[in-house]
Amino acid sequence: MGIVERKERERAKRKELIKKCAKELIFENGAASVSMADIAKEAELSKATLYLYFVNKEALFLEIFNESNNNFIERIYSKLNPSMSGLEGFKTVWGCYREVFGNSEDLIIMFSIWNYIAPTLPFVQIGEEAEADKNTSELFYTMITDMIKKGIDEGIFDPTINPQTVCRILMILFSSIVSSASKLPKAVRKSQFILNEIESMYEIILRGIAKESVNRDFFKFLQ
Amino acid sequence: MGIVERKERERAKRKELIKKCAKELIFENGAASVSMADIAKEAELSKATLYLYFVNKEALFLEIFNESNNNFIERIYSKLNPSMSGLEGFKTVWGCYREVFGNSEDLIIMFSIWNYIAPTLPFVQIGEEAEADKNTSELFYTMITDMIKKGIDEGIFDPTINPQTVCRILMILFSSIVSSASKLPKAVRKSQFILNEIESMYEIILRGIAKESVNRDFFKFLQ
Amino acid sequence: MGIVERKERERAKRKELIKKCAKELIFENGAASVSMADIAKEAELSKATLYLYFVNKEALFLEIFNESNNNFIERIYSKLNPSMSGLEGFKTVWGCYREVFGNSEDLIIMFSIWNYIAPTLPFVQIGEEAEADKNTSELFYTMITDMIKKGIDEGIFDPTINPQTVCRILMILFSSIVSSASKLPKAVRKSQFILNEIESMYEIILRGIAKESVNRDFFKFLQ
Amino acid sequence: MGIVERKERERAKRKELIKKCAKELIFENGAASVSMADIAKEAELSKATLYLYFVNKEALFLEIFNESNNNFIERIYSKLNPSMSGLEGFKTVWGCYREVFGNSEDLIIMFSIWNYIAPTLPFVQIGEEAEADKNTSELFYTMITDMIKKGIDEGIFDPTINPQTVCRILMILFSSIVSSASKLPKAVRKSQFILNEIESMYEIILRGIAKESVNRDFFKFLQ
DNA sequence: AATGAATGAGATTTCATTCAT
DNA sequence: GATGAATGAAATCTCATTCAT
Repeated sequence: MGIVERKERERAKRKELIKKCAKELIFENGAASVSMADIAKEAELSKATLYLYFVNKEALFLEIFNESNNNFIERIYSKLNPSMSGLEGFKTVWGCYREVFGNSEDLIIMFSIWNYIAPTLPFVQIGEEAEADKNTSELFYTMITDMIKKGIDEGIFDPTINPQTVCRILMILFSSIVSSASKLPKAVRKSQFILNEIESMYEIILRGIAKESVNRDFFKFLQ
Repeated sequence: MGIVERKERERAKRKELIKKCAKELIFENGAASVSMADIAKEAELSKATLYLYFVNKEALFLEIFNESNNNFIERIYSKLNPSMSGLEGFKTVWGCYREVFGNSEDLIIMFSIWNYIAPTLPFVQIGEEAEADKNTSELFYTMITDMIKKGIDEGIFDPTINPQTVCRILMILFSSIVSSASKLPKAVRKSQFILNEIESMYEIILRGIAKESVNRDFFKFLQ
Repeated sequence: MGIVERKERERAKRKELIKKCAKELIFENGAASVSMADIAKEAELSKATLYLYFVNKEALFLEIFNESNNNFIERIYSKLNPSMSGLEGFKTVWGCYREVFGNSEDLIIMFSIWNYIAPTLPFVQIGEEAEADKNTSELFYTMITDMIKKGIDEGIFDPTINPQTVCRILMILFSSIVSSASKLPKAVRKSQFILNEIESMYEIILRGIAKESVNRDFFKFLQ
Repeated sequence: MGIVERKERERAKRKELIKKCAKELIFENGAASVSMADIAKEAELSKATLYLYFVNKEALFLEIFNESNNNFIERIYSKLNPSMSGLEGFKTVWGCYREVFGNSEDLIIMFSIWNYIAPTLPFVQIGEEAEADKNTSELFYTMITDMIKKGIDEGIFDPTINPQTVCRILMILFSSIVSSASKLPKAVRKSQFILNEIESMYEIILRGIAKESVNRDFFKFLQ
């Protein structure tokens, strides 16, 4: 039994190694210019070996993408609490975003892959078909929309706004930021400056959707 | 003299033809999947001929990009008027955006190219080096920043906001929208729905940066 | 002794399993598109294990081929009887062919393999070297030739024909039919229609080599 | 005008060169083991160049196949004459076959390619679907069938035979012979011996389908 | 004895770019 | 000035076979 488990562990390790190397290269050079040969070299394996772990290049990239995506969403979910107010919810989401963005390259890699495997697909669908297409981030979409609705009910957000629209705007914004950041020179990607800039954006949006009567300092909570 | 000029004119015409064909293909299929062979075929020229007009593929794409970019900015400039208030300025910019987005494919082509030739470069620089890097859209940047400052002076925008930051946020937003739109199925790219969504976003941002005392309906001017 | 024998028995069983699986796959998809990986999977063994039983792919395929070939010939031999007339011999051979063709996939698998491992070798040698090369089917060759000679002696077949030539013709014909049949959609491979067609062919050949005086209905014996 | 034509001629020449080299290699080693790299090397061109003349490997091989096939059929057609008797027709076909087989490698290459690109398709369809599938050699099929019918009308062939069946038998036979011959060592492929063997086969078939009353020496015309 | 893991060698195909005419 | 033709370099993927455990 020990042997089988060890083998499995080792296999899993190899798979992780490959993904790790792929991620490094994607982070370094962008998904579009990373070849299977590059990854093999980085992992000190033969090209053929990669195909023992992933049926093709797309599968490898997709697995990386999905993992990062799920990790991010799960992290948020684990911290969200049904009893939270809409505003607390936003605060929590922001905290996660800040944390993930500051501590790993996952978000950046995610968008690099996304732009590579689906260059003609927006990460967030805008337009008539948006409602239908929730496969990518259905959970996230629902989650944010619910938070906005809650905020409206609680009298913080302007009841005339359309929660779906605002949600899409937020998602586009976040993904754009990451996308932009993923294109920055590595050295400055995670700087405090960027986080501040993102925070400013977040604040502006919140104020923009706030109910008129709500004092704008109300949204200074972000740190 | 006539001959030399005619030759030059013809040369210019050819160049335009090549760019026109390239743009059509980019709009149709996305920059990433347009090859020099495709362009040559569309223009009914040989591949080699393309290289008589552009040193390489990147030069061709870059020229298209810069032209569209400059056209857009120039259009705005030609309609802006120093005597306008900050708000009128925003209104004008929005009008141009709406017009260009609704009537030509330039913005979409621009971003398709950008994502292709500089997937690791952000369209808008965020972060410490933003100030320095104004080569891409220096004019635009200055223009918008000035408008925001004016708005602050006029008592419409919150004086605590940082005009540069807000400007970058707006630019990211606009470019993201176009970028997202450029990835939508052709049929829905320019629909009223999308324009409405963009407008909502614009309104939210404006409200977000408005001075508290300003009535939010003040920004309903957009149509 | 029991242990050694059991081991040997088990080893033989494994070998059979491998061959059985290989045959199934060959029958299903054609020898050319069956990989060692496919066979290993089908047999629920590792690829490496296959190499414990067969030095390489060719050896495995060749063993299957030879076995089927020998089985077929032995079956005929067991039913042939020295006291039979040439015609009775032909009838018997035909019966075996019909039986094997109708009841097993062996003939089809045989030719699929043959075409794969020896695409540049004829199954039946024609030409000057035919006499020399009897390794593949020496027995069969001798058997048929003898039958033809007997037929000539018995006054059924035209004495001016060359038994060797006729034998080769018959062998080519039979192998061609099987070869053709092995390329048919599985569903129709063994239909009555095909058997009828083969029978017609057999009849025509027999009539073609018959002595002039022999009534052609003499060869209607085939059913 | 001269230039355009010269270019066209040269292009055609190159295409021929490529096909010639491919054919040599196929003849030498069998279609299955000829790679695009091999052909490029033989033709002293780069691999990429091959793709300027043929969209892919299959197209190259198919063109060779079809050309040979058409040449053969056209040659026969050009020599056949509606006023010929069925027997004269057979004689003519045989003459062509003998000539082509004796003077070029085309037939052999054809079958090598056929076995490679359509290993699971019989060259001649036997069985229920035979009638339907005439795409490969419809002309040839019709031609031979007509000749047989004529022979029956003229009182040479047995009226009880089924012309379609006999035609299929003949086609299988001929293709098998070539197929077998294509697998022989190059040196002996075209020897007189083989031609004699084929001739014997032809004779036997003709006698096999002859009307009983027809003297068998009637078919000695073949030489 | 069995196997999971690894790989070398090779297959087809694409594309930006060059060059002789 | 224009181009047909050519190509080097690279990409993805496959498969029979080997080897350490």
